[in-house]
Amino acid sequence: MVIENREIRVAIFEDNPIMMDAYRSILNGSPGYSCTGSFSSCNNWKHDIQKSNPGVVLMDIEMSGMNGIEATKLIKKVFPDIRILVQTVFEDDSKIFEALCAGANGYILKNTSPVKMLEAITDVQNGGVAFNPTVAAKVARLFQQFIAPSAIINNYQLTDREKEILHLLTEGIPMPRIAERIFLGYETVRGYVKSIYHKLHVASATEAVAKALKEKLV
Amino acid sequence: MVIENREIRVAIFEDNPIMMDAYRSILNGSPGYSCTGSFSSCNNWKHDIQKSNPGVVLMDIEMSGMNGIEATKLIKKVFPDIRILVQTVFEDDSKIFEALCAGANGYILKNTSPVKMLEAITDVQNGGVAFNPTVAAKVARLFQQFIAPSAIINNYQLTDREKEILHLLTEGIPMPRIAERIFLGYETVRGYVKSIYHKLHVASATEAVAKALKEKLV
DNA sequence: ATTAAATACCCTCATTTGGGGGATTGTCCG
DNA sequence: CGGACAATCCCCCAAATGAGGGTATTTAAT
Repeated sequence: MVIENREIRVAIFEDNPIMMDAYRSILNGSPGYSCTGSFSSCNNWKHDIQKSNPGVVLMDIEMSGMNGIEATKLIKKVFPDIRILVQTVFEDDSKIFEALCAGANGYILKNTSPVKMLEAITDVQNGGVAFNPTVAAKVARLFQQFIAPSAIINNYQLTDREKEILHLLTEGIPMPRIAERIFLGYETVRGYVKSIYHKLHVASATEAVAKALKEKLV
Repeated sequence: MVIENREIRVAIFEDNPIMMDAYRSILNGSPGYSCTGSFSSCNNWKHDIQKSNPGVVLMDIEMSGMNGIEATKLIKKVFPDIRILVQTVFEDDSKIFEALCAGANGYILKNTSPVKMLEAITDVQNGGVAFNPTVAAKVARLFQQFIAPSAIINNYQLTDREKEILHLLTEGIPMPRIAERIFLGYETVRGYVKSIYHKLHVASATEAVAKALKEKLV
């Protein structure tokens, strides 16, 4: 299964010479894979990529000079078809987040076994995205956190009416219209809105809507 | 590696009796795994779960009666520690999206090999999240699409100034303050804001901010 | 029984918006 | 050269908003 009809060409960007050697050995020692270039910094990434012509780039995040995430962005911009597998010792949320946003096609940890690493390389070469289960869990959590229907709501102790009206505000409906919509007096709505402002510590509808949407309270 | 010191107890919810049998055989035929219950609908999920006491639930999405995503939500609410591996023939974005939001710990396709399926079950049992590479790619795409810094911006042909001012609006800054901030006349800012409204087809700052934030134009 | 909180409503006044005009520079493109 | 368009400013006026007061029920909790 590992043997492909076409070799997977891998370029390595890796700070640490020992790791770099290890990766190169693994790749060149495995049928179907070949390391076509290994570089200790991203300073010449454009030239390096052109020269080694890889299908997959194995990119270390922690590098002196340009870091791997910056490099990922740049490479993706110039060579959008090259698949980039980001690799790191860290597994903190922000790094995963940034890597994904930079266009990485996978995110694996440095303690990944050679077998799993080759598997990941194959996956990304074939258009998939490789996460190890831990990283996938974080991505899922981030995903849920950012996209999933509000769980954070009511940290500001908004009442049901207030939540309802805040929601209508985020629809861009002006207060007089809101009053009509929910069959309340205009002054009543204004009263609730004022109360919302106090609870959210904001001073305008724009601010309230921005806060609500940014913090997914809606 | 597959053999754990503790057996992984798996409950199956699966519409199709043939598939259900197949899964049950795979599980009971593999050391370290056991199928402690298999159910053809989620109508009695609470009772079924309590009886079979699984660590991992293998949940089919397409089921008559309650669908797998609804069931996932309910199970996660009542038994938050049970890990749920959602399984489906489809791999469309919205399903993946919904499953994730429902709290699924993994999303695999029905054509997944038994080996990979057992691997996924082990991963989710151990707190990871299992995506196959294709699904992971979709998740990453969704992620980038929803979270990543604006790519969509300027579909409305906003000029740089307009984008800048729209951004300040989303910070909740009122126009007079914006004018001061960027050293422009108040009327100038108002002019830009009016122009933004026309381009976004909105009629108020609230609406503009809501649109901008919802569509990630900021 | 008292308190607290949510709901609903009202008034005034200054400020901010939104909608409708304008005008003037530039620059870039054909 | 003329048109298009961004960028900058201006005026008027009506509507909406924000800030500061209120008051009156009802419901839930203590």
